[in-house]
Amino acid sequence: MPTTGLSRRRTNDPEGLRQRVLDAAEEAFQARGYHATSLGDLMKIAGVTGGALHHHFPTKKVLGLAVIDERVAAAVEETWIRPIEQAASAREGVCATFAAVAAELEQQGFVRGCPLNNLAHELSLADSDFRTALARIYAAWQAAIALKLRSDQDVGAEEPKTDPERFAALAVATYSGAMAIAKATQDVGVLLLCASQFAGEVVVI
Amino acid sequence: MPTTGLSRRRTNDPEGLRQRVLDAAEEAFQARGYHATSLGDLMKIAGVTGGALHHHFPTKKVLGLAVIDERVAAAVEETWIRPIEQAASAREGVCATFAAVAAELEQQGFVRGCPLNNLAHELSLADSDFRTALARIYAAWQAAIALKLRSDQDVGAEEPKTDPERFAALAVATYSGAMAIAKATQDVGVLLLCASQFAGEVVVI
DNA sequence: TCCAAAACAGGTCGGTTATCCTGTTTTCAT
DNA sequence: ATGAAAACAGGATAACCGACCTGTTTTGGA
Repeated sequence: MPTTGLSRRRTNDPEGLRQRVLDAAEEAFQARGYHATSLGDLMKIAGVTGGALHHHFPTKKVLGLAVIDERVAAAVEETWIRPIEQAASAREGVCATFAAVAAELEQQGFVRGCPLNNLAHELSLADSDFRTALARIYAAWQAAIALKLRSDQDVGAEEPKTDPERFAALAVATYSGAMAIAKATQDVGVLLLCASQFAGEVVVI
Repeated sequence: MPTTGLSRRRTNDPEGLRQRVLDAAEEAFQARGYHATSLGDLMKIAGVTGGALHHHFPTKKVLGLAVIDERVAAAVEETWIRPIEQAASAREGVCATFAAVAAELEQQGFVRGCPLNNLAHELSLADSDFRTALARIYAAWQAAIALKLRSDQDVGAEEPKTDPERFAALAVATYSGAMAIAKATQDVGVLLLCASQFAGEVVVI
């Protein structure tokens, strides 16, 4: 390898560089998908060389798993799990989150879909490791909602005959599907239609 | 181009060959996804040469659009629209279809997901033509359910205050999301949990 | 029968991609 | 201070993919 005449100043920042790569990958995987994003794209976006990228993430799959474990899980945590925990009730939390996401999407004018669902559809069949990592997030999401509803029932804020697991599964499934439709139609209307489902205690659909 | 010493017997069957390619593509796009499937894969599976493939489908995108327009649309038609039309009521039709799909998946032991949702997640953001084609199918699906529910209301088989558009959106969204979760967890349980949502007229979730 | 067009064969080619490798620089424990 | 390990730079490379192209065979209408 030829010696470069003048070498650029360099400041080692392993964790910072790693996070910059994850930033770029989270964004690109969300916007274009895993397969449609090349490592060259990520190198450009993150301003990272091939050597550095390979040092932190030996393969693309390792990077993909890191995005799922560290970023997608955190996004679900922030968007759904924490709001549900802090809400007055599970029903209110679910309903408010639907509305909050719809409002955010409407103001940004473009629907990129749910990060979890996007990666789940593309990767869960292709690779067992991906599938396990993604399934774990779905499970945590549902568990948080079911837990909240059970605590509602304990304080008499929810009818005892409501099945927590069923309610949680329905909330997650409806949200995931509504986001899928919103993404394909580029219209958040379906999110608002579905949100009202969880508003009242007894609903006629 | 060198002349081959002995030429193989050939029987031109343009439509049959085209359908064989669509068969292979529909299956592979569903199992592995659009980007993860190469044209070389399809040539092997369908037993078709590059020349023939290129003759019928000049680009991969043309092939993808053909799969969406001719196969995915037909699958939704067969799995959802026709059963809904022939059902006793919209509610019964939706509920029965959930159960039928769950039963079919359970016996085949593997969840590959909904063809429409799989392709919608991978392609609707990347390309406007793909998005339009996919959105059209979602719209037709919802329209069929809403139409059925309106006819139920006309004959007094459904409460007048049920909003047909909302019911249809909810059914499609819930099914799509439930299939996404079932695919990621490889467990059809969530489908059955969600199906019961549409059974009764008044439901406590 | 004959010929133009459609159908098909089979290979080429440029571009891309993920991985890997060698060499250099920075960091840190001793 | 110093040596080893970590962090990073910058290509190299082999495989792959989609598009395309030339030539051959079949088909069907005139």
